[in-house]
Amino acid sequence: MAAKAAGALPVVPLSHEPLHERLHAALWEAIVSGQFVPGQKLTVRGVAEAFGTSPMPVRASLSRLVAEGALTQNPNGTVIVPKVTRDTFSEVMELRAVLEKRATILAAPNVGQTDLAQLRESALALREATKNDDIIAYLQANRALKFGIYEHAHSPVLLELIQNLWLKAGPMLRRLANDLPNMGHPECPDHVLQYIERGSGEAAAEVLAADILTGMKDILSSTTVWEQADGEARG
Amino acid sequence: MAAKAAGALPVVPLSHEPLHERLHAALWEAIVSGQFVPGQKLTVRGVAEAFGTSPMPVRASLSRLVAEGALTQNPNGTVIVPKVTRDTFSEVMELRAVLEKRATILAAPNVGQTDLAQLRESALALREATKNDDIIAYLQANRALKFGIYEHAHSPVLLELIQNLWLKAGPMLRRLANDLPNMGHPECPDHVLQYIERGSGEAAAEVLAADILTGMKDILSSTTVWEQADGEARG
DNA sequence: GCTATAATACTGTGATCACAAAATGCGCTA
DNA sequence: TAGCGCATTTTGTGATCACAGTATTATAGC
Repeated sequence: MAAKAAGALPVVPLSHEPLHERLHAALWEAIVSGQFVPGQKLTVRGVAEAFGTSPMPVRASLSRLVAEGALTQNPNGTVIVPKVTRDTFSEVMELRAVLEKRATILAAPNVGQTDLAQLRESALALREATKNDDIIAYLQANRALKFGIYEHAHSPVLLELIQNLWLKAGPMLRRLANDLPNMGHPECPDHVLQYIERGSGEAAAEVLAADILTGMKDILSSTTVWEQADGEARG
Repeated sequence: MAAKAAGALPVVPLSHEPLHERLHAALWEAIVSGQFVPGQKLTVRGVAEAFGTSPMPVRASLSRLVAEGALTQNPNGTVIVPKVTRDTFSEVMELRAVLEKRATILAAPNVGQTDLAQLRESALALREATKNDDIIAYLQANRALKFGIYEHAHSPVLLELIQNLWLKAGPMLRRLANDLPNMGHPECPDHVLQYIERGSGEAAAEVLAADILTGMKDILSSTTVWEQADGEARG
């Protein structure tokens, strides 16, 4: 499929993006998929060495991630992976419900049959992942499905805000998911897609938002891994 | 009031914040209050020279402001003050209505009598500014009043999202305000505060959100200064 | 053995340097 | 005079250096 000819090197289009951009993408992925432990501190030189670059692009990436809320910076400037408290988690999830509800309402009229077919694939992958308790696949499919819907809202600002919230929720979803025997309600995505297909975006949005909130409550009530405070005891 | 003794130098507490932090604050203010013309490009070296610093902290500030959405970065990396299109403006204002409504509902129960008195001062200043057609004072009082309310929501994430939206809307509010003979509805803030005092946060939120939306419509229908596209013809 | 102190390493911050790509301006030609 | 091509300058990007504040650790004293 790949490697048309002329060398056939496995280098992809040799992304001409600046280094700090690629670093940002890499760190973003790592954070959203929860590959960092909350409280872990990321030093400029440390990350630079890990990536084999100079400290400079790392500095740019980290400060950008801090600005995006993906990382936290304590008073002395050290950048750490945020420990999310119960309060913050609730806040983020409730805001997610509000904004993603809106995004779904806006998107529903613009979802065509082709899009629906594609979305159903994600929904299927989601159910598979749930059945297999595959957290990684679950989170990935979940993101593909949700943003696959939201992008049809044609609201870049809204999309950006939602991504921002996901970024804030990301570091712990992974951790928490480990504790959950049955994560989420697998049939929910199908209902959402059905409602969208029938043209009742309101109902779809309602289901989706409710799912987010019940997921939140499940997590809040089930687990014991919460940190006491955001900026304390970073051991 | 100030200058306890021991020198009495007019240096304020000699803010020990890092340079890039102060630069960020300065640029933030300048952007929100619309002191930059949309499309204007901000070069690292240029700003550095203007502030009398090295390019380094400027680089940090600019990239952070880009991450926050206050500035735009076109493909080649140049940072420019975003030209806001009608679509983006509508989107931002509608999202403002949604989020600030929520913030008001959350805040209302927590607003005490002392807070109310303080808020009434801002409302008064707002009315004064409107009467005098003083755009600068208007925007300042408006911000003081609104965020004076929202901070009682005790929702840092929500507050951050709202600030983000203000940042996106800022660059043009100022410009547009120049064209408007009568900006906004001066009695609105008073109604909001009255409702809050009576304990009906829902009603207050409703009034506030409606004010945002009517303001948006006023601006959309009145003015002619809109740019055609975001990333084009940056002359 | 414990604590206080001093030395060391670490880390964030800012400055300067170097390089490549893009934009700009100028001159030449048709 | 309009269009094209080249040279200069600007500008973003990355690297390295320097410095100050902080945390850590080792050591000496009680």
